Amino acid sequence: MEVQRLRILQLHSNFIEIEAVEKEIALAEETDKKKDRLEELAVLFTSVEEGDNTNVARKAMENTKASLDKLKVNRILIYPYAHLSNTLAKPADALKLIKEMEKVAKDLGFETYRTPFGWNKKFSISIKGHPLAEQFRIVTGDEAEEEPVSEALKAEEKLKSFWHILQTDGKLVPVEEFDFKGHKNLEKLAKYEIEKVRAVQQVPPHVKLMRRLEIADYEPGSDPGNLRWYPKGRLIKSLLEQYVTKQVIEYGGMEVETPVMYDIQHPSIAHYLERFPARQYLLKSDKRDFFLRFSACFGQFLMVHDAQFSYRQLPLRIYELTRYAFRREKSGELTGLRRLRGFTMPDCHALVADLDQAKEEFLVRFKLSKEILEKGLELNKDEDFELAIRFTKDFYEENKDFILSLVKLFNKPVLVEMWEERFFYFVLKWEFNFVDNLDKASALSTDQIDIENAQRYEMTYVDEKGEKQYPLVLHCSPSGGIERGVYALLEKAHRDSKRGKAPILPLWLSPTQVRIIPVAERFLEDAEKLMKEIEGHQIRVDLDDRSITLGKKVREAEREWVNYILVIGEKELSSDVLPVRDRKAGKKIRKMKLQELITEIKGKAGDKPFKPLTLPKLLSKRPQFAF
RNA sequence: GCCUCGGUGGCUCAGCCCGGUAGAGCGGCAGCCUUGUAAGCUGUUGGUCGCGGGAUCAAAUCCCGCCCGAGGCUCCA
Repeated sequence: MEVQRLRILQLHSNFIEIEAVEKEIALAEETDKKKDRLEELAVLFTSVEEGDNTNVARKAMENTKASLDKLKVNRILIYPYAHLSNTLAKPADALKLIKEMEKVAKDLGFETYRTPFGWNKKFSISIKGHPLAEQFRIVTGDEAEEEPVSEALKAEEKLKSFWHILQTDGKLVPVEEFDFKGHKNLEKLAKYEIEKVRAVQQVPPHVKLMRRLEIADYEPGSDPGNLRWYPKGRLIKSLLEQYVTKQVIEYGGMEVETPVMYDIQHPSIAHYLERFPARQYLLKSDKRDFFLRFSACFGQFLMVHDAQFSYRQLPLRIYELTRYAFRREKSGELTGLRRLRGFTMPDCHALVADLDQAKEEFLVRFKLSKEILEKGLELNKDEDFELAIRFTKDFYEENKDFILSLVKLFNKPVLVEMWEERFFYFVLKWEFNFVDNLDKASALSTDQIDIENAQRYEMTYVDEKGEKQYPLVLHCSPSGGIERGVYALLEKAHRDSKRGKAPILPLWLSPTQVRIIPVAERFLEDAEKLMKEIEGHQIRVDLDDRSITLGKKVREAEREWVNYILVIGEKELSSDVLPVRDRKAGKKIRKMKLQELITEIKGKAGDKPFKPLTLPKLLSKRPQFAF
């Protein structure tokens, strides 16, 4: 015999807003609270069926307790909801059981709320994106069995990953069988991705450095993960931003700017939000709810949606330096410049006609990204970063040669994650991962082939026959987050110092490239003349005019990682040879003519962007921001 | 969210276990020194000891509660 069952739809929610509109039945409860808003809770939409008894109600709450303990949720809202059943209990019985559930919930220690029974209500709800956020439970009288029919659980199945190393000869080796000799960082990346290795408890080196070098710092007056940038840090960050933008424009990116906030109700966006589990910053303006963007996708897609273009204009490349993108990561996940809630991300999309064009474009962007890391950040692929490629099994079977061509471009074995089925909106994705001093891996550059969003945003082009077609969309951040770039530079510098090398920033990013130190006050005037001359060549130079000892000035210049130090005194004024203390050359003092030094610096800086020093050039006029 | 650690002058930290009127170094400021490649000397300024409560004659120190931060875990398109 068919047993009647109590039905609960359990939704782990950011918030719910309820408004009781009008009474629907005579039995409706009185309520003094017509409107309510609750946050961070599980909402239990509950239908009581014919034949349910208090025993069922009790078991339902016990099951709920077991489920919610796993999610660490202790606040619940019991919401009588008739629409889950077509064999509803009589209102009087239902109300009785609802009240019983409420009582049991309180006994179990839940912070329990309930909406009034018998009302026509309206509500807005924001559901968390994680896999267990939505669950449907049916509780029977005798066994109280649980049948989780969660969509998300099915999704977890799809997500089953297989980890391999793909070698340059095309051989796909399971990770556990691969010999990592000579590939230590790749091993660390694999371990980090698969096992999530434990690190020693210590402050990451770059966090100390970012403060000591007056680059960036935590801002107690803001939300965690939103940093302040001191003049030197702003200079470095700004140069990186300019450089990446310049490279992307050369590649053909059309630079645009789009809003930082979007209406949560916008139909295309709402779907996209479901697919992106990161938590958002929400904000209210009048009666509408907005979220702060977590990438530049929306803005660019909405713009492209309204644009008119044909196959002749493909690939269509659109770019924004997203300042900022916001992701409300959990507080415990934030780390210095590695993981932030507000960050700067170059985001470049390319719309392409078909898979062949996608592949072609993908290779171009792969090379662009690699060049930005190698030439811009001066990272070395052989010791600083590793490639990971992720794809579905089907895509791999059909595109082996293409995937291998990426590996060959990288010319090193790469980490591969393969999925049985597609769950995300992309079929292929790669990232360059930096491995830091604590053996943590972080993605820098990335690109992916998206096969869903053209439809979702109704982005179409006109083909040769004059018919509308959906393009494929490539999503690329050619450098990764700019903050993460700075993180990588600092971690790399720290690694150098552990190996006995002087830590240093790439010359073109160094706030002070040349420091002039006069031996005594009477040489100040000549030192300033020298400074003006060097400055005229677009070189960042400053002057330590403080009345402290020479030794101390040299020490402080070295602690600031100044690239070249010039000490000026009697000897220098009577000859045209300068004693150049070169940090990169092991702090050796090199005898050079001024013109030789200028030529060397200009040569090393190459065609990178230049900005003048944004601090007083006299050290005596400079405030201290940190340490 | 969970676990761990922490919150004492601008910064880094000691003092707390074992209660008795707040310490050091760095920095800042004033002065001396005028310097030849990683810390010159002297003096001086600066602190509701995160917040609230409790027990005590007496709390930075003991007890309870809370807030904030960091790291780790979890999570991660």
